[in-house]
Amino acid sequence: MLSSTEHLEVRPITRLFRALGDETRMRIVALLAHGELCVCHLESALDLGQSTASRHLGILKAAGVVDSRRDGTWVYYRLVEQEHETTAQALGVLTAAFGAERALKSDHAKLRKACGPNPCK
Amino acid sequence: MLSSTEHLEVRPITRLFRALGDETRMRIVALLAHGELCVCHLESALDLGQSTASRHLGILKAAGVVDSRRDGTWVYYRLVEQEHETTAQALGVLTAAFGAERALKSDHAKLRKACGPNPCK
DNA sequence: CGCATACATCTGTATATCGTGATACACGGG
DNA sequence: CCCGTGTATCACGATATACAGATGTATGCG
Repeated sequence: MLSSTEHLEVRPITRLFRALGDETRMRIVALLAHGELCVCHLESALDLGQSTASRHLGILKAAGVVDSRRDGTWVYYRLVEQEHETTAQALGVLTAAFGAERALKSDHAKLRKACGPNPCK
Repeated sequence: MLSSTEHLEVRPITRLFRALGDETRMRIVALLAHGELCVCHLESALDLGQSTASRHLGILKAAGVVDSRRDGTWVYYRLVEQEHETTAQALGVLTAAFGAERALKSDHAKLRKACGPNPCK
């Protein structure tokens, strides 16, 4: 094994790519590209079971792609700024592409309105 | 499920990310960022078993990340230009990052010399 | 408190993926 | 035409990941 490839730090990059190598998680990122959402938003938007949604969010969080904050009953998830340069650029490509999707943006707005006084479903 | 996320075509993007969500395959892409290499090059550079190398290359090929050409006994692999815009940008981030790695470049040159008159190991 | 809602985690099961060794195929040279 | 080398594929066991259902935890409210 040659030295460069041995020392080349591909782990953080691979970690991001592995986390996003799933359609459900990619869709989650697509929605979060427009701003934070709570779990129930994502459940209904992507037609996910509650446990499935939570698990995928846990995977994204473990990979450092998203972070969460609790607001009363709800837990909001958002994309995380990446420290690693290449990782930041790769995720930036996605957020730029998804951010330009107007249909996504309007759905995101609808979802945001669904929480608050009205419960998520 | 909302309309936008249902129709949003994340599959080609996810396919790329899944293919690269593995350290071995990410290292292969890192080496190929400097130009084509044959399987035996990659085996020795990454210390892979023959069958392991072939399988990972097959996965990358199925995902449309690499393509191959046969030259006599050897099969050379190279990165493929991506049609899909976001996919091209994401892969472009990687090739730019890996392309800037000077140690990688020198190892790549060494590998290239190893084939031809001299066998790969 | 007790209860409802939102979320996380556990459990079991099915499927996918990884690595390795054995085998099959392709090509070039004697 | 056989044989060696390089590559692909198959077969196997080990591990990882997927989803759904059940249970556990946290928060807010009457």
